[in-house]
Amino acid sequence: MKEMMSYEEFLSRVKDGIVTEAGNCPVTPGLSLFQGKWTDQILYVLCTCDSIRFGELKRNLPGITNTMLTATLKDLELKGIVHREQFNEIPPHVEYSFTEKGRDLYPIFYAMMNWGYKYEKDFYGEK
Amino acid sequence: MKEMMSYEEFLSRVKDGIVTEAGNCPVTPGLSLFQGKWTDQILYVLCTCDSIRFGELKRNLPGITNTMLTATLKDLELKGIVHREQFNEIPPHVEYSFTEKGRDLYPIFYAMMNWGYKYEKDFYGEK
DNA sequence: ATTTGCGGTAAGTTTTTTGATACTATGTAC
DNA sequence: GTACATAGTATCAAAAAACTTACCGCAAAT
Repeated sequence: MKEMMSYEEFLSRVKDGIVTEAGNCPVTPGLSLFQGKWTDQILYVLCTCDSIRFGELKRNLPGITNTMLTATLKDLELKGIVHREQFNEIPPHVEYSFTEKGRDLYPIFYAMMNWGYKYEKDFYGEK
Repeated sequence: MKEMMSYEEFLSRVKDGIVTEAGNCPVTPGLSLFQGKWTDQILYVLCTCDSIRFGELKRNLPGITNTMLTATLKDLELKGIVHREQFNEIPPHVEYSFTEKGRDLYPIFYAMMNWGYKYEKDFYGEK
């Protein structure tokens, strides 16, 4: 298990442009996850439960269509963020949950939450 | 200055669905920032310097057009993330930098970096 | 006299993303 | 025999995002 770079080290090193040993940008993979109209909302709903069925997920995302939910989940599954488990009963159903890789996104959501608390008024407006 | 929720508290409370006192989702504002093809890349470049000129920003974003760079910067300025300062010399130039609200995004990038270090192989592939 | 660098804007086109609608299979309950 | 619930798929249309191209004014350098 490798030592994590401290936040202080991050702050001082980001000015020089941080790259991994392999020469990659370590921020890009995380950023690329949050593209798409529904992806982030789906990820956040998955945060709030251990596992969830297709239909329940849909009810939690007002306005989403089958097409988009299916496509986005398939994409997240491909990326290894989401685990899909199919139960071949009658009627059949499917459960979606985070993989370890998905659960490792929690610190990102936590950081976003703190930012959101500080600036929610800018976003939602004053009461 | 309000106490920040600890990460442990976040983990336990997220299962119930976290809302602010005003009844808002505190994660949505942060998430909404990372939409758009170029936004996140621009934000990350801004992390790496105190301030940067339009042209230099453009050279740091291979493939971006004037149209998109202008539009995205204007959007970020409107959201209060980016500060624009115009120098009316000849030739005139403009400098862009983070506002405090923008600098407060650093913890999000830090969290993304840690995730990226762990999973970069999945994203970039093995050497 | 033309080009260069600066930071853009305007209009129109292409590409990508998203949405609407109808449809699939299965067994159970009515 | 018809409707229901499940988790989707296929096809096409619409909307949104991104891109292309041409252009602006100004002064200095070539």
